Amino acid sequence: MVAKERVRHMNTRSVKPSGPVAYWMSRDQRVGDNWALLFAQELALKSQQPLLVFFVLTPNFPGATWRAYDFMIKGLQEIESRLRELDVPFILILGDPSVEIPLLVSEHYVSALVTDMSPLKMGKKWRSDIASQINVPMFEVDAHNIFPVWEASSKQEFGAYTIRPKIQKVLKTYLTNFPPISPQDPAKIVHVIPAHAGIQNINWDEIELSLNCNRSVKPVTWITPGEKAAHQMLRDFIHKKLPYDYAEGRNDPTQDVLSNLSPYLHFGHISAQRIAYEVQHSDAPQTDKEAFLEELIIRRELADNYCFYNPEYDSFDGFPEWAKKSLIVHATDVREYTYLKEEFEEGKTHDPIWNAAQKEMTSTGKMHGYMRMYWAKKILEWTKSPQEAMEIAVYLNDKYELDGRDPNGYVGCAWSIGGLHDRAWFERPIFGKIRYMNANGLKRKFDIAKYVQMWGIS
DNA sequence: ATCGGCTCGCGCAA
DNA sequence: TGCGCGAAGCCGAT
Repeated sequence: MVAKERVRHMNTRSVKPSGPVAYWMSRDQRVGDNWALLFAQELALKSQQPLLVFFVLTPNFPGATWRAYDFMIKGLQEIESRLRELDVPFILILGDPSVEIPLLVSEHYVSALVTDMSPLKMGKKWRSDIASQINVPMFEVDAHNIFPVWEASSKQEFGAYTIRPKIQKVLKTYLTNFPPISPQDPAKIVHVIPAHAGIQNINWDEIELSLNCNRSVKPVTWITPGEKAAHQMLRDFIHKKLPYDYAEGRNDPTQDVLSNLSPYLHFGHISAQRIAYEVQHSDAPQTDKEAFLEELIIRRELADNYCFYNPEYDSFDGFPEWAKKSLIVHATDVREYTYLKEEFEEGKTHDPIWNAAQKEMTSTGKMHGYMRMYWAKKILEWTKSPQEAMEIAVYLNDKYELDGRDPNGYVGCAWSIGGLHDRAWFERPIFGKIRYMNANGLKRKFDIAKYVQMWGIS
């Protein structure tokens, strides 16, 4: 049973007596460990109706790149074949979800629509537009968080220390294993393809060609998209990285100790709850498990909380008051270096460490977590205004990172540039009371010359 | 290597 | 109303 706190009824429509239940898959692109799909199946079994899954691919999503589409489409191909094994039709079409989903709902005589939760502006707008257009009930299920975002808190939290106790208190009840997607008793399987559906195989080549995206940001090969690969990555992490001083080594950008799971989390190829469950039950040292789970659970849920409650999550306006005030005071401070967006993008600053971080991001689609802080703070230092700094950081992060366009990315930039979820520090030029970072810290702590060498900067 | 000072505001105890 | 404390900081003193 899917916990009822995980589900929100998004409109006031009453249930139709017959017709398939449809899951509009959006943020959580996976078949296993997906509370939204499980809830849709639960409804379908209860009303003895077939189950359908819809996906709407937006071929001209603003700013989307070939790199991101490639990762997503390969994941969707795996979803198509996994759903076929379960006799659940998967219907993928191109277009704008707020137009296409209402059409699919009437075309397939859908009796109830289920979707997953997105805290981002576009995702929220799609969902509310659809909920008001269709004449059947629509349910939103938080399939992304362990503790549903609206349950964890009813307001924007100030910091990790304010949300942590709320999550810790109930974590035990939520951090469970998942039931399997198909019923245990084969006699109960009622998911048959409805006669009117006329399901055809998806022409993936045609879809790839129809994408109207930036082809200059190319797909990467070091990471394989999809649910299966995500689970393999998780196993590798738990056995080969986590127990070997993860807590110590995770900040060192020259070491390969990070989980590399964030691209999968972003596209929903794996569930955070699955990761947390497996890590918790692994026999890695407690300190390493705690360090990882703090990032995976508290920090991730805090990022969703910020975006969910603050629509200015990707701009200066979302920063806390003390930070905005302090940054404005220092907006007229003299900048020793200033660069334009293009100069940052091409990695042409005076600082080889910054250029190396930029190169890591543009070539692999994933910058080391610790370097992301230094990278963003230097953008603040080297632009004309904090507004412009945030704009450039978000632009580059969204464009090149495989985990871009995600609450974690927006919060990371806002933490670095705007003091979000942080405290005030000793006042200094440009930064004001925002926590400062410089290259001396990197040199002191790590073999940063090696990092620069790794990314081919001389 | 380690420590204190820097600084703001939330949440809780009183 | 007072107090403790917080994602990764820096810097200078010991």
